[in-house]
This record gives sequence, structure tokens and C-alpha cells, in this order.
Amino acid sequence: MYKIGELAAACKVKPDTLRFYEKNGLLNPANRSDKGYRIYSDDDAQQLRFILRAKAMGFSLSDIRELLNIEASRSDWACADVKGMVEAKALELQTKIDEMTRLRDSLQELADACCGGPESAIHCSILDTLETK
Amino acid sequence: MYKIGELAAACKVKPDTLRFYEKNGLLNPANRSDKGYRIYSDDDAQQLRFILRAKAMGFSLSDIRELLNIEASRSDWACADVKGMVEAKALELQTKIDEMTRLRDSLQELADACCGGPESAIHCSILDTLETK
DNA sequence: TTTGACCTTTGACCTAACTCCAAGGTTTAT
DNA sequence: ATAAACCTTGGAGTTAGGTCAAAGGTCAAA
Ligand SMILES: [Zn+2]
Ligand SMILES: [Zn+2]
Ligand SMILES: [Zn+2]
Ligand SMILES: [Zn+2]
Repeated sequence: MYKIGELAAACKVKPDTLRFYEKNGLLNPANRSDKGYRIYSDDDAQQLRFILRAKAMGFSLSDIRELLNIEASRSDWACADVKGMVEAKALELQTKIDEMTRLRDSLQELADACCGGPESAIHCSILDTLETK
Repeated sequence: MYKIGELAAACKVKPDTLRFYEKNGLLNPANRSDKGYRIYSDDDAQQLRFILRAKAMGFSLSDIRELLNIEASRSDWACADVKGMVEAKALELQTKIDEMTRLRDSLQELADACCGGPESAIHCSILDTLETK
């Protein structure tokens, strides 16, 4: 049984983060002390670690809410559901990667066309390109 | 000479966006009509296109403010300065790409380990992995 | 002349995921 | 006993780049 600061420290997050997760339905402390302090159980700690691992994998908090729902009643779901979520996330990421790669290539092309020398930028091809495509 | 709605329509942005750019020091209309309407010149239109092109290249508005400063007095800057900015941006992008690629690979690995079948997720390796690393 | 499409300003709201603050109550250590 | 270090709540602020609404003034067409 942990108080909020203890669990937070154990998982290297701030107490406010746990309150935030609670407010957003991701982690409810098992109970409260007679004076109203949040008391977290080992299961809660495990659930927090689940959340943090999923976050590190790139899932949003609302994705994680879904994963927690599934995890809470695994038998109601198929592997296909879970795998579908993960693959969708991977695809989403890939789409962003592609977009950023195109952007990076454009920038590199822009940079390559510039002499990069110490003289005045009056003739700079980068600025020219941005000025009039 | 354009009123705000005209310039906005010509560049496919909303009037509010132009007001926002003005508030943030990116684009000041050449003058105002006697009744207070913003009046944009052809130079302003050109500057807006500069802004939009730079944005499409992945520059943030504060990057663009810098670029506009340079553009406004090109002779005070060297090509090296401009190229440096562009290369820094490309590198920044590359760093994000690398990070997202690692994330995508982790997700793909996670997905690959799951059977993805229609039976219950009780044995799902994805959930197991997230539950206890 | 009256409708409707413009324009003005100020200021609130949006997403995401926290983070911080204030004002007060509690626990712990010396 | 008292000060430090915790805990509570509610609500505001952060970043980035807008987007919208309200309340009012202006302008062109029918
Ligand atoms: Zn040069
Ligand atoms: Zn150059
Ligand atoms: Zn399976
Ligand atoms: Zn599975």
C-alpha cells in the first residue's frame, strides 16, 4: 500500500500525474485513508506500470484507456482486436514518418543548393526559393 | 491592394489566421483604410506566400520570424547562417524520425508476436508484454 | 432602405498531457 | 511542540497554431 508520493517516486512520475490519470479514468487508487489520502495497492502499481509502458510504446492516453478496458476483461476480446490496435498505431506512426521524411528531404535539397559560404546572403538560393517558388 | 478576406481567400487561409500572424509579428498589413480595415499590398501577399511555403517545409512560426528577419536585410547575413538554420531543421526532423522509427519497430515486434486470431485474448502476448515487461 | 456579406476588437476555446499554485489539513521527525 | 514534508481540492497555466463567438461598424446590391 502506497501513498501517492511513494508510488509516484517508485515509478518516477509526479504525484500530479497520478491525480491526472485518476481524473481521466486511467488509474483509480484502491481506496482512501480515513483522512482522505489516496491509497494505492500493488495491483494499482502494476496498472501504472502498464500505463507507462504503453505510453513509452507511443500509445496516447485514450489508446491506453482502451487497452486497459481490454486488459480488464481479456476474455471479452479477441487477439485480433488487440493486434489490430497495435498495427493501426504502427501504421499511424509510419504515416507520420513518411511525411517527416519527405519534409526532411525537401529541406536537405534546399540546403544542398546553398553555397553556405561566409559572404552575404543577397544571392542565397534558399531565400530565393522561399520567396518565389 | 487586398482586404483581409481577399488575401486570405487567395492564399487559402482564414482571415483569423492573418490576424494571428499579425499579432505574432509575422505579417503587418501595409496600411489601414480610413475606417480601420486592414489593407494588404502585393509585397504583403508575397510575404504571406513566403510564410506559407516555409511552414510547408516544416518551419515553426518562430523559425519563420527569424527567416523573415534575414530576408528583410539579406546583406546583414551570410549564406552560412541561412544554410545552418535549414540544416539544423533537417537534423531536428531526422532526430524525430529516428525516434518514431524505433517506436514503430517496437510496435511491429509487439504485433508480430501476437497470433491475431479470433479466439479470446486471455493468452495475448501483447497484453502480457505490457503487463509485465 | 434594408438585407447580407464584409470588417473591427476582445477574449475564450481547442488538443495533449501534464504542471503548478493557493489555501488548508495531516503526519513525521526532532 | 513545532517545523518540515506530506496530503487534499479546485482551478489556472503551459505549448503551438490557430479557430470561433459576440457585439458592433461598414459597404454593395436590389
Ligand atoms: Zn551563397
Ligand atoms: Zn545561401
Ligand atoms: Zn492469440
Ligand atoms: Zn494476442
